Amino acid sequence: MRTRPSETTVRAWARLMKAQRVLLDRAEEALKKVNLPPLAWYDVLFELERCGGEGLRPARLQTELMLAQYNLSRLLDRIETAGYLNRRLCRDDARGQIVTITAAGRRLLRRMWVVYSAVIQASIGEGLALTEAETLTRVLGKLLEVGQAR
Amino acid sequence: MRTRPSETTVRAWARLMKAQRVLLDRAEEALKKVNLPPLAWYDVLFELERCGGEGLRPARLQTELMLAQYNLSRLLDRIETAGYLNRRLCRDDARGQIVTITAAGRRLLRRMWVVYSAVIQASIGEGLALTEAETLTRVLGKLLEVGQAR
DNA sequence: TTCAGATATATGCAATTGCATGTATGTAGC
DNA sequence: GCTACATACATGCAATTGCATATATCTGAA
Repeated sequence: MRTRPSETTVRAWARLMKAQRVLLDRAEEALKKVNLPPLAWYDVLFELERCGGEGLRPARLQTELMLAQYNLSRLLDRIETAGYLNRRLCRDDARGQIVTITAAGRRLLRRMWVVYSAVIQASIGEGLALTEAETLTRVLGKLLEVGQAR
Repeated sequence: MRTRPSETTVRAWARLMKAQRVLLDRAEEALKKVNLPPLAWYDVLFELERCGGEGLRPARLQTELMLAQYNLSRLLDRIETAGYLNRRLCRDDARGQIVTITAAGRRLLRRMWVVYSAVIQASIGEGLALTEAETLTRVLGKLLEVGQAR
């Protein structure tokens, strides 16, 4: 028999759900407004750029970005069709592939960051003191650790 | 020319996005595992129950739950079809309708809460001290206020 | 009254997501 | 080398979401 959550706990949950939703919607809306693709594209391209030119295996991206395998597969299709990434065969594992970002992908990444970062700054940078932002990061980090233990 | 967000700000953003996603996924998964409907159903039914038997107008639910109008319209269709709510005509505004929860809806709400609350407790109640949960709520609250000013 | 919006809700159709399953390798044990 | 199972990725089809637009009131101003 589990303990019921306290009012405080439930309020924290509700705020977390709401705050994230509001901020995320803001970012998506800002991108859409200037005809840029959704944040998911940014996330993928960011990971591809971050790990240098070597590229990444989809399976890796999948865990990194917490996407369902089939969703990632199709997301990559779309981004590839748009010309922002390439898929090539994986030499040492014929089942797999290596995904790399294209030059156009890098440019898109930068264009998106202009808009995205402005929302981040307006939503968090201008609303919280540095110490508050740090506290937020720390406390949310604890939430992520809880799951680890399971 | 806007100020770029600091590293700290960006980390807070990233954590917020990730933590919410992890916890939400956990809740959705727990519900699915026991064949209960998604959280969106819970949210709707909760609002309907909360405001007593009078019921609510969809437009009200829409702002309350931050759903797109067309999404809510169809969500209500599905929940209604499943027998958990009723839509009746609105006496004083013929364009509108009044949505009320059914007895089965109340039962569903309770069954879902058993599962949902367990996730909330496991994810937040057991991971954070009360003061930390309060801090989290307060800081996230500030984020929500920032938007108000715009 | 009448007419020009504004508001409340629904819906056709396209894009995305979820589910189940398929195909092609890899790998470990015999 | 085979077999059995795991892993990496794709895909057909159904459910959900998004977009644009439709329908039916309401409301305020001339």
